[in-house]
Amino acid sequence: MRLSAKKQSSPKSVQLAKTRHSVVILVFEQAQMLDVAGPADAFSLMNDIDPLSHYKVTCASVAGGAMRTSNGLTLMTCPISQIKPKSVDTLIVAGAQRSGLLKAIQDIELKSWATKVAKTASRISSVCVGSFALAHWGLLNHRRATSHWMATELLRSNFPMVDVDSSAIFVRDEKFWTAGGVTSGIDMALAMIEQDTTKLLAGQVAGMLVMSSRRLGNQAQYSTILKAQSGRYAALIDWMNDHLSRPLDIVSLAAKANESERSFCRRFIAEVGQSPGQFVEDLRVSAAKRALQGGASAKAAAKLAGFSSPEHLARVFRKRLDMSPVEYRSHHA
DNA sequence: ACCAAAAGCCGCCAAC
DNA sequence: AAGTTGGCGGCTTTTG
Repeated sequence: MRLSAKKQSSPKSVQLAKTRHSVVILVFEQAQMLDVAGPADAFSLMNDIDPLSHYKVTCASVAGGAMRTSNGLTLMTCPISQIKPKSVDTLIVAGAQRSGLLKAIQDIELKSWATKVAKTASRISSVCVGSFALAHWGLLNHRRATSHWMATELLRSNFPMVDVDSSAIFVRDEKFWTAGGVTSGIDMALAMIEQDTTKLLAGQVAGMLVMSSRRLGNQAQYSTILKAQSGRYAALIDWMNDHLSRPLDIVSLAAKANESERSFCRRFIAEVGQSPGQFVEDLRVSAAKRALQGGASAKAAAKLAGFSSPEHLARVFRKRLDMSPVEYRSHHA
């Protein structure tokens, strides 16, 4: 129940022996606001929920001052010159648009600061294309890492020394964490909170953030799902994901979408690139994997993921993964 | 391992 | 004229 922060708390902490954990979010010109705001909210909510937690979240940039983000809002930042590298426990490098990112990673002063931080901090992480900064500074060499799903190929080709995992929401390799696109930064922050405290508390934060389902790092980051989430069936897919245990057949889905079955099928394939049936099965397999990883029984996993029976689940697992649910669990628990 | 019933999916085509 | 829609039949896969 206690933070694993390495630093001593402030000099005044005579009566209250709270452990402080300093989270520094590094932002560049044209930073992606959600990369910053998501983790920041997660950590600060944690402080509200657990009186023993004491995360101190700071936004930093090379020059400090107001920083314009990609959505037009501005962010107040602290110059890195005022942040002692040794005082940082967790560093998070936020993603930014190409121009801002390219400019920032050339900065000598920033590189030397970040390198120092990497030596002493307990966690070095990035969200979205922030991983390019870490990679550029050589911090991800011989490490597993990920990035926004649209950028993983680029990361792989630009940095052959980095072991890029394009199928992950976020990746953890010892103290180096990299999250995929934008909102996966929240999933990563929750995993960090879980590491510092407990699963239960991290789950409570997820609840406060009203996340429909918390995604584990090793869950596949289906680009079809991500693509689909901006399209015509975004709301429907969200609904499907939250109601996996209902019968999600074509008849009911078409009705939900107010379309004829024939047109629904056709449009869905055009939009998502997969037939409705296959898509639903994908969702269910993912949910079952997650449940099994969490230690659920095959029966419980089947029920949770919307398979009509444990036999059904087993059959689909055999077809897709060529293993039984229990085998999967013992392999991935 | 098998089978029958059900569901999924697609080509075709007449009707917008 | 070209494009979209959705009902129908039937082949294939899934399910119990």
